[in-house]
Amino acid sequence: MVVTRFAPSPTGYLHIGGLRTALFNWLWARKNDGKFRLRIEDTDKERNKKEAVDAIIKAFDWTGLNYDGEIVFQSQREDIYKKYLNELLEKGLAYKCYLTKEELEAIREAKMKGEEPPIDIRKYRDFKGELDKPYVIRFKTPLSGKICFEDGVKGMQCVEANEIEDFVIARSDGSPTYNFVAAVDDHEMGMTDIIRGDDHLRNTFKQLLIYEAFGWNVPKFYHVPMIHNEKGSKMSKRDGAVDVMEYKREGYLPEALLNFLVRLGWSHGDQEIFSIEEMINLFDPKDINKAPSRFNKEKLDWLNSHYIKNSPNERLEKLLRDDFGIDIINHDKKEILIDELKERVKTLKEMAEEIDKILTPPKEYNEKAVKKFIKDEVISNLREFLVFLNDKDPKLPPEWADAMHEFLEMKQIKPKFLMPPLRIAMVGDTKGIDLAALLSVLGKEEVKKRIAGLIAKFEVF
RNA sequence: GUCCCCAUCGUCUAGUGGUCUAGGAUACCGCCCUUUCACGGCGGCGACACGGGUUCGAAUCCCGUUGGGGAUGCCA
Repeated sequence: MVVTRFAPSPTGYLHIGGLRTALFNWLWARKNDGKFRLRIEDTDKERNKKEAVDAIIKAFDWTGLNYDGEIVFQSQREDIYKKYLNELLEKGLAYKCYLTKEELEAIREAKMKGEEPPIDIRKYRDFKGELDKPYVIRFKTPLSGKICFEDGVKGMQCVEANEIEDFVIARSDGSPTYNFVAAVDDHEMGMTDIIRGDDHLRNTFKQLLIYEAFGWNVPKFYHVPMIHNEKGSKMSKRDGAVDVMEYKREGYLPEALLNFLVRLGWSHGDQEIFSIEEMINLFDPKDINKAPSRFNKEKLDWLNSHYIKNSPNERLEKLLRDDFGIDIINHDKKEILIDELKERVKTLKEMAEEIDKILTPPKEYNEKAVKKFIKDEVISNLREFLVFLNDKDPKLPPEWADAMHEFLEMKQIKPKFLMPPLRIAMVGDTKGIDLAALLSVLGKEEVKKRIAGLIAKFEVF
């Protein structure tokens, strides 16, 4: 059985790159009828934030990625780690290191400069006694030989063992560290496939040594290239929306985001649109690309508009109400309004703003539009149209269209002397949804009111 | 500094030695549709980083250069 996982550290929101990693693991597990587990890597007490776990769960809920079993918190598994830690100590595969932070800093600085470190980092590797000083536990990496593994994305990966330093597996407060607990938990939780960012590629060698020390089976690793920002480097908070929930607030549909993310580093021929089912059927981590990709908003926008167009109105109405405070559920022309708008907007937020513009009488009129279309004879046309409307009762858009054309015919005037002005009267501008639909949505009384409003403002006595 | 990874249109990508005068998508531009703005339809612009090999033949294989990215923590 395939078992995958997503293992974030609770230091903040769910990152957009993290969501793609989670998606890949989720897809692979679902495709194979396997398990997708969620594990919170909270061994660093100083950095953990209480709200972060909630934020991550909320993001999972929103995107629809469901995990199997209980969430595993590493902070609750210290006993297990202690046991394995002692085992390594007893077997002589790990040792207590009494190097101070200052000494380590000096070593690190020298290494960066390319100089010979003043102290050997392995100083206490073969030290037999006990010192009455704080210590960390380091793993004894082999002094010679190669460490290799076959990466599912990048192929055979090898490193000289002596290039991997004796890494810390327990801090001076006794708590275990990432490379150690990740290996322990991946083994204990029965991971078969680990898909993660390629910033972990180096860590894999360390984790491999832990597997080897305990004689455990090694899972299959897939290191996927990072998602870069639009400039080509690692995404950070400065790049705008990196929090997954930010996309919800901006009016993106979760399936659009997922569709966008699955195509970053993975593809299936020329196909661009993937339903969740298709993703599950077609995804295979061995097809993941080696090159990093960049986040580009235009493509996301295009996908989002595609999914908005194809969403049932009912769903859109609910999202508009729940997420954007625009409640049109009881509006008698809501179908017309949504049908018109879903064809033209990129986000739900945009849709909400457009609805608001339509339903609220214009507070001001676009200057350029007024200059171009509102002339004295136009005002008198509108006045006559108001009278003309008294004997009419148009309701649906075609009826409004008929009414306008009849008026045009009767007066023998061109559309531009009635239609653009009407639109300006309704929303203050010349852009927007189909005019007949707009009039229909507003209804005869409101239309008359807004025409009168425009006349009052611009008529010359 | 050291180690590692990567390299096709601006961006996401197809492509696994001949079917490539390199395909799709997005963005951009133009035309059509249209009272407007969008949507949609049609068309256009636009790439194999460079230099050496290997081969009858290279976007595809090898080497180097350049460029970009990552790692180098008592973070994960």
